[in-house]
Amino acid sequence: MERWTKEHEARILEQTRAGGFTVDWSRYRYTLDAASVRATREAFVRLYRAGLIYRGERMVNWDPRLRTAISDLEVLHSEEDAELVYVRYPWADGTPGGIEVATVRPETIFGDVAVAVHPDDERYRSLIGRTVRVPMTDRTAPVIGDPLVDPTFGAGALKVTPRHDPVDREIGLRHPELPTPVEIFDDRARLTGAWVPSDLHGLDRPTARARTIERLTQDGVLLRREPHRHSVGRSERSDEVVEPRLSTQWFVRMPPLAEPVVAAVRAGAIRIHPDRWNPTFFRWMEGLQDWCISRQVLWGHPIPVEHCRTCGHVEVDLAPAERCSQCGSRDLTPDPDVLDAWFTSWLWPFAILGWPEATADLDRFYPTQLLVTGRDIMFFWVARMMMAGYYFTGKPPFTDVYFTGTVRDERGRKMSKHLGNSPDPLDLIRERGADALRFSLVFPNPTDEDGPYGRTALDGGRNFLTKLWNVVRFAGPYVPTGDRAPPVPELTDAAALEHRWILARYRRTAEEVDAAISAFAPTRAASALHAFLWHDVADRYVELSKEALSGRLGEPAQRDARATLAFVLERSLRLLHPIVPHVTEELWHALPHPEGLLATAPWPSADEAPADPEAELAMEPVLEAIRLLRNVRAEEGIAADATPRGWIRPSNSEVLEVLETARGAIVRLAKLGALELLPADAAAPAGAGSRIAPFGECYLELPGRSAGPSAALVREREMLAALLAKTDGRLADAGFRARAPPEVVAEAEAKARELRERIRRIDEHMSGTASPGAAA
RNA sequence: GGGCUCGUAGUCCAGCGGUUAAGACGUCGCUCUCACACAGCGAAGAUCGCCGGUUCGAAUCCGGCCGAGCCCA
Repeated sequence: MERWTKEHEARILEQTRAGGFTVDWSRYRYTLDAASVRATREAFVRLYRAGLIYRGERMVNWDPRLRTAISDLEVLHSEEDAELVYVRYPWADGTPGGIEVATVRPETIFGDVAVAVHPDDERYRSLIGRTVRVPMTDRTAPVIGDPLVDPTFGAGALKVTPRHDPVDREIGLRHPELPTPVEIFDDRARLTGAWVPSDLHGLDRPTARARTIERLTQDGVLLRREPHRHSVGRSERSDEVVEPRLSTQWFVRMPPLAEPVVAAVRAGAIRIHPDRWNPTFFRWMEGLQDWCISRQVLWGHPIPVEHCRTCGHVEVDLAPAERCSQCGSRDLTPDPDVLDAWFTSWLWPFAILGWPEATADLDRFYPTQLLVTGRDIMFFWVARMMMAGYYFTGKPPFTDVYFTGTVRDERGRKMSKHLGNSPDPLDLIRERGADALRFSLVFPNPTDEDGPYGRTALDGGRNFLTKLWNVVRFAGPYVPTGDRAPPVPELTDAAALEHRWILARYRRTAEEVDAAISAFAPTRAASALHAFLWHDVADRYVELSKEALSGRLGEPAQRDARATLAFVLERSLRLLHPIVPHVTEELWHALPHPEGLLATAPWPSADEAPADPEAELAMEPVLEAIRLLRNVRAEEGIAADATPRGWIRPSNSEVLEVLETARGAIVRLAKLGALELLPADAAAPAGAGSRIAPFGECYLELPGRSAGPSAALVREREMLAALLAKTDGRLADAGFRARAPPEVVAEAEAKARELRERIRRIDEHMSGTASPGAAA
């Protein structure tokens, strides 16, 4: 047992280290170390003295393979196919006939003490009080009335086996006149005891069921059998069908512990994220059953109780008693059971800080802030920690809980040992790196939902990090060196829009990351950084500024580009660092940076970069023009190495001005031979491929042929026409004009105008009658 | 049996009263262009599960139905 523990401990620690978790290793703790033993014992004694722990005979979930009681939470219910067996219980006085009983568990007939019917059931009311003979036995049993019986199930009559079914137990308790039931199963759920014929002793449940059916058939009391699907409870650990069994166990009284927790969550003292789990949480908390904390297993904290063999007194104290406090006897025997492991775990948030001592750690770090854990242990652990927190310390153990979903395989199945579809994180780390693994867990699928995980996600993470690596590698030779973090660039060349634009985009990204983290939405933060670094920085900004970086545009332009690139990359690495610590740390050292580690560098404040909506807006026509010209290239099948001439006719002078400054970039990125910017009243170039955008028109020379009617243009016109019809429809609606807010109406009117204009321009092109000055 | 949650392109998922419904993966073209083919460029692909209601206006709010998942008994 020791060895097994050590091996698994080592493996978990290795996974934690390899995964790059930032952990205070000096506070490493184990649930069975001396301090945990002390805290566990203290908790038990306090609850016992407060009357919140009791020992009692209750119906518990018994795992016959592990031979221990388990808690309700450890039982997994699922629908399984079974057989409903109809059996006649003959009248004890020998009158022909009898009463028909349906059961899925004929092997428990030996434990019957009664047959119960619903007191209002017309079919059976007159039979209440008569006596039947229990099949296969010499015993008799009365027919009783009890409202717990479901008259619609089976034949409407229920066999009552109080030691082996919770409902039957309840009925038994309500009918004290019934004989005391005898147990018919041993701790392995094999038939045993005085009520079972000796030749059946020792049979397990499936065998017993088969033999019972045979015997009932021989006896002529088996009426019929029909297939029946019902819910079966299995032990989470052994997968064995749980046997309800009446036994003496230790329990914690839950309702008094739950009350302050429900109040705290309702009042917002503890917040659950995402908050859609609140209903589930409350529903469970408000219907709590007492917690069975004793286990009949080898490994665990012993129950800190001794029983006096002389007088039966129970000793419960912080230290084992020498003698019985009641009768003075020295003949004390320890309780044979151990505690449910969760009984130690639920103390964890304060036990690790030294509780029950009033330590400095406890004072400083408790309550803690955030618990991140899997939703599957919401009840086992999280809710119980809250209860223990309030009960033992009067405070919440944490102020926020973030529930992650369960990772599934790529086919959407739960990962399980049985299916063999759960990869070892160490293998994934060896294969693709710890950061690829980390990134793929937050992107693209939300961390708080059950999502598929596999090759695709992992490779996606690896690809993104490769991209990041390459961008920094590209930037390396250009960025200035230095021993401080790049400052916010002071741009000298005001006309170079791309720098202003990327800084504005950076600011938006940083704001989104901050907002996402505050909202406990790590996936949103990762998405924002992914989109920014890959598409804005790598695909657009780097391409746009290559010319300036090279120095071909002169020294001031180069300086602006270098400073901006350095700033954007350095800050982005800081924002990305919590998600992918290893790669960002490494790359950070390739950029200008202060002494020390990225891990300890301060979190960048989003507002150091200027918000610049004008730059963002102005950049749109540039990027759009490049896209449209490339689109014509691709659609018209222009050779990759061809450099056709291009024209843009902007619809107003501001756009013209912006495009003028970006002319070089457009030429390069659209691979043009030359780009001419046409005045609004110029004629459209003849025979060129064209695209109509809100900001103006783009033309591309089609070498060696004339442009046919463009399919893309036709599609575009259809789309715009449909949109215009929709918008016009809205505007024609008197209700819309009367009731919608004026700004919405104005927006719709502006949209209709713009659409009409664009359609007109498309029509001109398609009829080949584009005329100068018509756009005014 | 009860409850909760979720149904949006082939897949995963964002949006949660007024945008040409965002993105990622996959698919289809073109390209090994001096950071990156683990890539670049371009494109196609969604009547937002179904029916009804509220509203000038619904993917978004309400009700019902169907389907899936989870939790509890």
